[in-house]
Amino acid sequence: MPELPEVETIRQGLMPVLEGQPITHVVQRRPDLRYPLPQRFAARLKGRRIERLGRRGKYLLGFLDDGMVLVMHLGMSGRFTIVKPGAAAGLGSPNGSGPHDHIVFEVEDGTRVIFTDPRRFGFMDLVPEPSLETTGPLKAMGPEPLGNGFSAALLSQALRGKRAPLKAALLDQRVVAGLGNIYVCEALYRAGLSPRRQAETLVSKAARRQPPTARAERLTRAIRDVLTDAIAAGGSTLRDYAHADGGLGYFQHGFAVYDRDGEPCSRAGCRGTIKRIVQSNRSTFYCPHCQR
DNA sequence: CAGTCCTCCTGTCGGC
DNA sequence: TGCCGACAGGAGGACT
Repeated sequence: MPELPEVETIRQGLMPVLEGQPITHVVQRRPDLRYPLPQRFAARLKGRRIERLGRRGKYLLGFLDDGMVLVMHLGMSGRFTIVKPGAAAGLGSPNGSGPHDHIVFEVEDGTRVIFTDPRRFGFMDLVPEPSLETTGPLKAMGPEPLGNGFSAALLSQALRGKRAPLKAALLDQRVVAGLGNIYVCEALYRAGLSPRRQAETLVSKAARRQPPTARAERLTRAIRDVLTDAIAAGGSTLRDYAHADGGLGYFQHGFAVYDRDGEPCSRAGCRGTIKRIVQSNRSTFYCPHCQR
């Protein structure tokens, strides 16, 4: 589920709770999520401090004070809930014992962070910091779209020679990190590019050293903008995280095309209708009229 | 090799 | 109301 903006919002919400305090207690309710959890997972976390909570693509990274990194991925349905010490415990309030509450972290001041994941596509791992970027899931991951390293030139390089539809190419985390089904649809809409277009058609044929095409520039900007806007919207939901059930990460704001099959295109002057198609077995929403 | 399909798992929703 | 199929924000492995 959560794509880059949701994971970033979750990071910002968890940061003040988890950073700096020793982890006093970890409950692990099952041996595996999507993959087996590391051996002695709970014991290895107990007593450690998360010095910094980072993010890479859709991964949350807890940099521990012993040189290890707690790598967390939320899959489709993973979420975190913060329960402050002394929070009213009552019927229906989260206490970490729900059927899909798989991991509970407790820190020194008594705050608990509950990881819930009904579908169990999420996972956690402990890896040594020096090998974080050279092994495992981060090894081949593409550039951070909001970082300095992301540019039309870099995107063009990643798309060069790709015959797959643009939609499929952008879902590939090796091309650019953090995009998922929703934000790929939204970015393509903003860029006015069809999800069905072959990825390599954004790249100038004349080999290398060519300036990026206008399409590649547009897409680069659209990706940055849509993610930035979503993070800003998510940040505004953060103020709610501490009350109610403390759930983080499931904000949804107005998408222009996602899940809007049959609705009129909202682009000024466009008379098109949003259409749903299936690509690589997943829904794509776009306006066939203004996305070319 | 690249591209596409399938699968893991559970919950929810719409149609009949 | 109840049952059943379709679908869900991810990603890796199998297949072509």
